[in-house]
Amino acid sequence: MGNQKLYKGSLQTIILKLLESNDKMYGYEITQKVKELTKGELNITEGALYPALHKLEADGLLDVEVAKVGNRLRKYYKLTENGTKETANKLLEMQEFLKTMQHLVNPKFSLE
Amino acid sequence: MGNQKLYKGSLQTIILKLLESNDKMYGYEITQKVKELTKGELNITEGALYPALHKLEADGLLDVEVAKVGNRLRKYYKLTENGTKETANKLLEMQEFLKTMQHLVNPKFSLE
DNA sequence: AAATATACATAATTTTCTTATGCATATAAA
DNA sequence: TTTATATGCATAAGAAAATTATGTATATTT
Repeated sequence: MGNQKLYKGSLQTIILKLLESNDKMYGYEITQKVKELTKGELNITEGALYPALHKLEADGLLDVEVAKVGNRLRKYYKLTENGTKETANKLLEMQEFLKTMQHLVNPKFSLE
Repeated sequence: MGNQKLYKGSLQTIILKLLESNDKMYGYEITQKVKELTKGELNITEGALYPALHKLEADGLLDVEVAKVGNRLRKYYKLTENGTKETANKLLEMQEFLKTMQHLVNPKFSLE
């Protein structure tokens, strides 16, 4: 997890991508899914996740739906129509970025 | 340049990689080289670059050598021995990170 | 002559995290 | 059975790392 700080700026995109694939998720579920998918490489902290979810909701990209499971509450988030569009944009941006960085740091290239 | 904010956290690694490939560079040169290598995708701002160079120097990863060219000064930076080691580490971390993110956002995978 | 490029630097602000803390219920382990 | 861990939300204080705005000065191009 030494590269934890590299993911700065990509949290929103990660959340949106997960919701695009899963339709409907709650916060805790997202943290676990990311941990699982990245084999522990990325750990979304709650202090980052919840404010991010609130912001995405405030920006109109996510809708919330509160559910009660047993005696505990869950907040299910899903993409709005606008959120779906933005997700596509952000995923394209992310792939551009990854390609660019890949090129920059690829050991095959010496950057003269 | 919509993805400009995604590169947060990777500036140090970019600088180190460039210096690994080029032995010796000055600040302005680095900004131009990055712009060129990324076809304008990444623009290192001075407000980010110079503090970063100073920090890398303070941390013992870079050595400085001031040169006077015409009537203007340049500060040439190069990797120290320790800097070379750290560069290798950071490049590995970066590649791990890129692989992880690639996997997370790759459109071929639906993340159930 | 004026605009742009080269070359450094720092301060104020913003963005985006981490770390710490708090509350509460459910389940597993000792 | 009580204690630790897991589930589930949230926010506040602080740190890290950028952006934006300035400032200074020389060199080159228009």
